[in-house]
Formats: sequence, C-alpha cells, structure tokens
Amino acid sequence: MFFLKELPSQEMIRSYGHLIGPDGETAVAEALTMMRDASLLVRSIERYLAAAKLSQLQFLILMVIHREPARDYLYHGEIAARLDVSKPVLTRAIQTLLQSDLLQATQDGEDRRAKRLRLGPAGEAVLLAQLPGYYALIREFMAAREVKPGTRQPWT
Amino acid sequence: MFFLKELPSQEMIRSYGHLIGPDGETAVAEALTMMRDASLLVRSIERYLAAAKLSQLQFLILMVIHREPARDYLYHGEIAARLDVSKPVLTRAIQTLLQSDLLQATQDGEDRRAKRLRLGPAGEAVLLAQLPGYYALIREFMAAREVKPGTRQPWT
DNA sequence: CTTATTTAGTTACCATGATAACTATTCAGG
DNA sequence: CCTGAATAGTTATCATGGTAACTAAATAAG
Repeated sequence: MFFLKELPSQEMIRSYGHLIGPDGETAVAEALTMMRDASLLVRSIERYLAAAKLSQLQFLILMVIHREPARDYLYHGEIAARLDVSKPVLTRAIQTLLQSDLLQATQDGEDRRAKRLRLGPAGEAVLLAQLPGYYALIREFMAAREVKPGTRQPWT
Repeated sequence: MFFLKELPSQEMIRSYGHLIGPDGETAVAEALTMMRDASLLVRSIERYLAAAKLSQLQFLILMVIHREPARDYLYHGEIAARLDVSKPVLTRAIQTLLQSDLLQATQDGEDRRAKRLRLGPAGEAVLLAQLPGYYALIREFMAAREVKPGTRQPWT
C-alpha cells in the first residue's frame, strides 16, 4: 500500500531533480501515480470482500483453485506457486478457510504431507457470489480513472 | 498488496466473461496488471527502506515534512491530511519516529493539543541518505517495466 | 461563565503481513 | 534398509494495518 494522498507537483519533483537524475521525473511521477491508484483499488476490493468475511488472500486462494483447469483441487505447494506470499501466511489463510468450511482437505495417497484442497459447497457459493461484484468494482474503478486523468496527474 | 503471481490469461478472463460483462475484459486485465506491478514496486521499496530501519509510512512522514514549503514542521493533523492512513496507525508511526529521535516535537502556544513536528538532524540525515536510492529504485523498476511490455498488460 | 457538543488524538484489541527457527516427511547414498 | 540431506509446512514472534471505544481539548449554546 502507498499512502500519499496528494502526489507531489511537477515542480516539487523537479526540485528533487538532483536526487532523481535527469529524465527520471516522468518515470517517478508515473510510478507514484500507479502505486496510488493501485492502493485505492486494492483497498476498495478489501472493503468489498470484508463484507463477505473474506480477506483478499483468502479470496485469491479460492480463485486459483476454482480456475484450475481439469482439476477441482490444488495442493498446498501448488497454491504457494501461484500466490506470492510467505509460507506462514499461506498456511494460516488455508487453515482459516478450512475452519470456516470454505475449503475441504482430503489426504493424498502418495505423499503423506500432501493434502488435496478443494472448494466446499459453501466455498464455491461464496466465491461465485462475490465474483460479479468484484469485477464490477474493478471495471468501475478503471472507467472512473480514465475519465479524469487530469486530476490525478497534475504534472503532465 | 496483490499477491497473484501469474495473471489470468486472456482466455481465462474471457471464460469469466459472463461475470465480467462485455468490454470489461481489457479493463480487468489492465487493473490486475497495475495492482501486480504496484505490489512488486511497493515491496521492493519496503525492502529497501527496511535496511534503514524505516517503514514506508515512516519514510513518507519524513518526506511530507521535509517537502513542506516555507516551513520546517507540520502539525499532526496536517500530516494526517496528506497521508491516507487511519488515525491510530499515524499516531504510532509518529511516536516511533519521536522515540528514535528522527522527529522532534515542540509545543505550540495556541492550541494545547498541537505539537509541531519537525525533522531532527538524524531524521534529515536519514531521509536524505535514502532519497537517491529510493528514486533510483523507482526509475529502474519503471525502465525494466517498459522494456518488456508484451509480457504484461500495460495499464496505461 | 458554564455546560454540551464536536473534534482530535490515543488506547485497546484484532487481522494480516514478514522472518527465523523448528518439525516432519521425502529422497539420496551407502 | 538406514542414515543424512533436502524440502515442505508449521510454530513462534514481531511489525504494521484496521475499527471501536475512550479521553481531552476546543468550540458552540444558553
């Protein structure tokens, strides 16, 4: 998350020019705008999912299992390969989802450590219930973003 | 932060088309790319600042005070107006900066609640020491991002 | 002036992120 | 097989984010 509300003006960025280097001003301004926009969108997604008692990570875990082609489960390690979070955080999120019955675990015969993680009926219901609003939120955000580009990039 | 490593393919997004709606696919792909890029950049900034024992928020607090024109201090409420974080989080971050002597507080005569928060010598030194690397990091990230626009969906 | 309301900031508590250290299972070498 | 190394996942601990509830100071109403 990036918390700066008002991005620095062009003059402000230029006054740091000796620290930024020539031709870096535009890149810096773009980067700050991108981080700010993304933060606002992520926050709005988090607030939306919170109404369904889901963290963004929990939602993404349900997503990657649901979208897996040809299978309706993933192993812990496969989820880890798709999501860029530390191991303990993933372990805890999965445990929470198992406890609330959104995920179900079944032992795999081969590897005693491996558990197949699939969506329970409740999990699939919750995911499908959230998806339309999730995408609508993103679409609205991106549409609003394009309408008024001038208000967000005062330096361009 | 947005943790999805591999963004869904265009076909994947299209297969959710009934949930996304017509013409929404591009906006969704752009939004996911933007959130992913921003998350990677924010993480890299956090890792960079961690070497100086600063959280991103602490760094931004030093920044907004330092860049204030015509004054070398801000009030708590002025910092709050510039940074989009909850009140308790801001209180704590400021307390930490005061304890580590990067910030100094002086009482204001008028309002008994108000304290002027200015950078201490150590605070200014730390901030100025971090700024070049901070901007360099951003410039490098944006440069690398532009080189291979095909592999990711450019969000602009 | 005195009291009530509003506002600003803090305290208390919880969720989610990270790293380091531990444990358990698999795999490789003898 | 059996032992040691590698790997996967968990536990412990901490930092940082949030909301709700509290407190203290300024401001408004009488």
